[in-house]
Amino acid sequence: MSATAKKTKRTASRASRRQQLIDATMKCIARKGMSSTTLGDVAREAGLSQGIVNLHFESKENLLNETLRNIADDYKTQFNRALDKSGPDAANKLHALMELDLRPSILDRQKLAVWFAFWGEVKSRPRYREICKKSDEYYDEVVCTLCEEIIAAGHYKDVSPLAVATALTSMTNGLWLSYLISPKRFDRQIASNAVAEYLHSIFPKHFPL
Amino acid sequence: MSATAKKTKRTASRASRRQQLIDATMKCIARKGMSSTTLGDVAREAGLSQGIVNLHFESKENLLNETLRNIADDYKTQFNRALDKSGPDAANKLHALMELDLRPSILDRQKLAVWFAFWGEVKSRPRYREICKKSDEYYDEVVCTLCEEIIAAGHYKDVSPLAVATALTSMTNGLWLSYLISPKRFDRQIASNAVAEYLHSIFPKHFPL
DNA sequence: CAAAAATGAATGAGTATTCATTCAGATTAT
DNA sequence: ATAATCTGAATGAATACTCATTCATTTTTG
Repeated sequence: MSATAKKTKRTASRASRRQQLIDATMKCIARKGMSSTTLGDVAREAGLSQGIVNLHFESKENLLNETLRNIADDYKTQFNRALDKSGPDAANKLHALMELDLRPSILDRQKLAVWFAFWGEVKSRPRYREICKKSDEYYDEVVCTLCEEIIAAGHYKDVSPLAVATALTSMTNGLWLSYLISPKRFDRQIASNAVAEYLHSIFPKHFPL
Repeated sequence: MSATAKKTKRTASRASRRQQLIDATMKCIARKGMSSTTLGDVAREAGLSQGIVNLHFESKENLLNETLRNIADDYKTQFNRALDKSGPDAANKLHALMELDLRPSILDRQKLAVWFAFWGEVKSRPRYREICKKSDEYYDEVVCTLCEEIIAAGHYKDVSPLAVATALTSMTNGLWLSYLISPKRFDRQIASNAVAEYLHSIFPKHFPL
């Protein structure tokens, strides 16, 4: 009841209003692109008034920073949930992480458009770079550790955990790009096979075909 | 003699002026980001006057389209040259293409910033998408064909050429992103190893360690 | 009613585009 | 050869417009 009551209220809690505006921002960036989304667009998308963003975020710069942080947090949550859900086995965990990046909740053109919009400005905005760097370091670290465990368990020779981790995270980012550019041509199954074949060829004992 | 004479001339040929403006645009995008480069910035960077871009390109939109086309052509030229230079052997050719993407002339933060700036707007600008799609299709096609040849020559089993091609092109795009975000942490050697290990594990006869 | 939230018109800084004017170099006439 | 004329590249001030931000007013909540 109190949950539904929120809808009728014309004034929302500070937190939910901010989230609503961040969601609207992502929709606008996906539809119009970063360089032509205006605060007016965001307000209209949210069904609110012109000045609303400045009221809740002080500035456009702030809104964009918070939007990036939000999408990064969202990914991190899913990442950690995937890790938790997949038991203690390192190969299992690694497989779960790779599959996650091809799930519809992640491999979603709207979200990808937002990621790429921020990556597109990473070189000129130190703040964006910081946020992205921090996330990337964390994921690389986790994936690298999983690779080390698998290498130790399988006595694999001539395999560098760092190189494998680099290859894996790069591959998923690159797959995202090809989906963004050519959604029609992209085939989830082929992408999944590409990852599976790679894992099989590097760690045959842990990833049978 | 006539080549150096160009420098002293105050009025340049239409083609060279356009190229000069495109170069200035790329510098501006790399330094300030797509969403805050103005035509004034571009003109200043080129050492020319305010109205110069409209004189040569009619509109900003046009300038940006031509800039993307230019950077895509530039890549294509290098791609084809790498193919030509590396003799008739498919494995040689494939190796040359992968190395190309890690060469300083390609793996260059300024150029990458421009690529990502355009990719960041790909979803909302059909024109950008067309240009990128066309290029990608060509590269995938070439890489896929090379993989088919290698598979046939080496009688490799359970390897899908399309999946390998997808993995390879995705991997280089992803490596570019990690270099863009964390240039310090990025290690060309590790990136090179990642690609080499992958090729070795898939096509061991053709890519010894 | 008082405080908090939201509105939306007004402001002003900036930006793409236009265009009358300048100017360098090529062409033509003397 | 020199001067006069032409051409179109380049300029940069003016124009028209967009957009982030402000704030006086209204609405909602407690």
